Amino acid sequence: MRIIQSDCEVIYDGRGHTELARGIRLILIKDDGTVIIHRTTGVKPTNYMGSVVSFDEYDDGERHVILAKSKKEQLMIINYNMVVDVRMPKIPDDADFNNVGTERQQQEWLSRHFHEVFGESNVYIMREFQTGDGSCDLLGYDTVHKRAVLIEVKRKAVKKDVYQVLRYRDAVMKAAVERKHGILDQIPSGDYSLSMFDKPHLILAAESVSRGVENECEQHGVKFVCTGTEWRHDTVPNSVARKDVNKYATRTDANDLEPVSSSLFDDNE
Amino acid sequence: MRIIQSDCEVIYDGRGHTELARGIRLILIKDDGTVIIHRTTGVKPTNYMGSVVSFDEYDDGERHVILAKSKKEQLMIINYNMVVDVRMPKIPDDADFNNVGTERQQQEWLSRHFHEVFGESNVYIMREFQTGDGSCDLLGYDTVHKRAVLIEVKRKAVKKDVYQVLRYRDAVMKAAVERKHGILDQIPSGDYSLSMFDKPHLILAAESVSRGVENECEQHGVKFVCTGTEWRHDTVPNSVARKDVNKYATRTDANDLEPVSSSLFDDNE
DNA sequence: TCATCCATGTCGGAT
DNA sequence: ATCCGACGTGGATGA
Repeated sequence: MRIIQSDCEVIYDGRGHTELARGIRLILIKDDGTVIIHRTTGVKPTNYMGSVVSFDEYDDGERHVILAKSKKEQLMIINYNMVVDVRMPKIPDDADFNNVGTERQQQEWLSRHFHEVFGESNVYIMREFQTGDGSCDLLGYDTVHKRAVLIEVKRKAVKKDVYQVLRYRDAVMKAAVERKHGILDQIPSGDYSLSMFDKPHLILAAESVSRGVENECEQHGVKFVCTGTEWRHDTVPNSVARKDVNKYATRTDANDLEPVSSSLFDDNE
Repeated sequence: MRIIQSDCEVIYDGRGHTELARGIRLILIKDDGTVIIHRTTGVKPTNYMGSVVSFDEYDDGERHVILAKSKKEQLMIINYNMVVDVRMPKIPDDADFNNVGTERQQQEWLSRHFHEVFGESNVYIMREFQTGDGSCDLLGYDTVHKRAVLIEVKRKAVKKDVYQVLRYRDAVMKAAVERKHGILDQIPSGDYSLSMFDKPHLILAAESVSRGVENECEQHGVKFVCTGTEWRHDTVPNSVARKDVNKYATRTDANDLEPVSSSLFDDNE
């Protein structure tokens, strides 16, 4: 990791084009080549670039230019005064990162508490049902009316989400009309018929809701169901460890790192 | 700006809950209180927090704990070994950030090249037309059929975007049915009647398009129009300067900053 | 590679 | 304060 504090201009060109006028910023260059440029306020960097393929660095009399290129983009940092330019040792970090409270977990919890939340007459079929135009979070079956139940899960539902369900409805109804039986193949025990998609029930299930969503639901024949917050306390683990870390560094213990006074000035790799 | 390299655990709790196991990370604490924690690879931080209200910091024999709180969230950083902990002077940065190639600029360009792109019979009325359920990028008028033209602009259109137009159509048709004349108030020279929204024309205008979008458009009576890339070279400026910067620092010139050897160890504010 | 969808999304603008 | 939509969205996942 290289850390630079510099009076600089930044020009990005690629998917878009940005120019950041001269000022003092903090620049990080990570071990994998990632470049991140931060101003003094705010969570998001003004500029950044991942998947860097090559670095060019040269002095121009007045300016020290750093040019990072990826496949289709480039980031030019024109430094007028690099106040700080230090490198820290490359350190691996394969620690677990556990994230609780994702929509995925909410979805999984609902699959396990299906009757309780959606009623006795509805049975759970599967998660991530491919409609032909995106995947619907939960697919159920209304045993009374013999219809599919399409359920979109959100933590906080907004009006736009109603249309996401309508999109899934259009897709499965299209499959039903066009007799595309392939859509049934993904259902585990396949004793269902295509006709269940003729007029599917639609549900938007969320923990909380923006104003006007219930109204929007009503107007479009979508049922709104509140999931509550119980799912947050009964989640499947979600740990993710980085696997690619040892590409960039060998194992190091923090105690082996140089103390501040010398490590910060190790300007060599 | 404070920069910490530390062997630490991180626990976030708020909208979600995350736990990052022990490892060596880089921690930034910006002048506005923003906290950002980066691992050795990747563009995005593992943890972050903006709008910080208070910091708590205490030693626990073994560990040095930093606790940042915002209104509804908190971020606990448990440090086992702070290898680096330096503060850089607070520096203002009110420089312009200019972003070229935004949808906003594409929208503005289309408003200036309306006939050329959408045809002679269509006239431009306004941008950001409030439909009652979200704002439609462009509102035009078909002088032949005497209908409103609702246009959604995208750089790259995907199938979901078709439904965004349908949503605006539903909203304005609802206004027409319910005789809500208020929707006309936002039109500059208001010699239009509510009936123009009875059966509006729908257009999705984009520079490029994902596979299947034209098909989706056809099925829902939406016309797809390709905008080309010309707009990228004829844009209105989009500069944004930070206004709140001087809250956090007074003006400083890079040349006034301490050279590396001393500034990094200025551990006082 | 492309398409889709989530995100502790963040951010800016408008109501 | 909330709602709304864009973003150089990034990142993961499945086809």
